[in-house]
Amino acid sequence: MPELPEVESIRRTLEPRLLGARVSGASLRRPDVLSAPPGEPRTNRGRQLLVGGQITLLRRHGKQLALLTHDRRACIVQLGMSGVLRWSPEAPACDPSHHVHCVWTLGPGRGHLWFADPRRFGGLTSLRDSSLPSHWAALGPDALSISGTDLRRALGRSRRPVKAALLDQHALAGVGNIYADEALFLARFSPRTPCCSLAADAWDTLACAVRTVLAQAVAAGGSTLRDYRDGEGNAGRYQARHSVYGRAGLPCPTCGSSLSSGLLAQRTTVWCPACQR
DNA sequence: CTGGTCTCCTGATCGC
DNA sequence: TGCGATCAGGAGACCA
Repeated sequence: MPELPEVESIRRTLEPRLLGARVSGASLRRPDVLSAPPGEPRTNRGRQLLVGGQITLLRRHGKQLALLTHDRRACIVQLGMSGVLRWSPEAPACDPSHHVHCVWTLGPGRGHLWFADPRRFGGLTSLRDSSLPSHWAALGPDALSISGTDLRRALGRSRRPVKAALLDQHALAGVGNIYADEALFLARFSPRTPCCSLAADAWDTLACAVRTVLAQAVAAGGSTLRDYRDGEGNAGRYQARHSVYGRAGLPCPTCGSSLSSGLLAQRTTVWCPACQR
């Protein structure tokens, strides 16, 4: 499940493949994965998929990745649960069971970029690059550089459990279920703690934990639990360093207590009942 | 407005 | 072996 570290790893591995390449064609095998903002006609999908443009920049905010072209078009890729964005020399086979929804042909001789997403929680969004800032302003600040002040400002008066709040992309962008649990473990906060009961310095601790966990995960190429691969098909290595996620019932790496598991904000949540208060 | 719950979707896994 | 039930989860819709 791609969260910020996985999307950043995809961005970094795709960058050398895509920068300077010209989009010579796009095959949208499943049209309903592409959406355009209100007001934009659903015609001219080629234009919306950057055909004819030269890719000049790959930008990430939270879990979203934007491909930008020289003529100021943008296409945002959202991977959702099961999304894959991958480069390969040849176009992928046209087998419906692979759930490849869009294939871009890159020239000259720059191979192919493709988007697959079995569960279709992800999708593509076409934008003018001038509307990218406002599009991303609707999300919170990027979690890789989140400050305690930003977190406290967004969430400090909320009564929600802090775990639920960390998953809110309007407060901070990029944290999903895995890294929320890992950050709360590092900060030693119980996931059920109401936001409004955290003191100012606790928000600094939490923001620092979020940045630390995400930066370490980026450095390890993200977490591969089942399907995740970066833009060149490599698995991540951070799953071996998870302290709590997926480790319910196993010993806490700090104190050895059995890790607890429960449902919080509709998400499986794992924590150490001894270390996290 | 806030916060909780439902819904989308498919594949893996489990119990019988 | 096979089949149905269950679970996983990002994010927006929806409702109290």
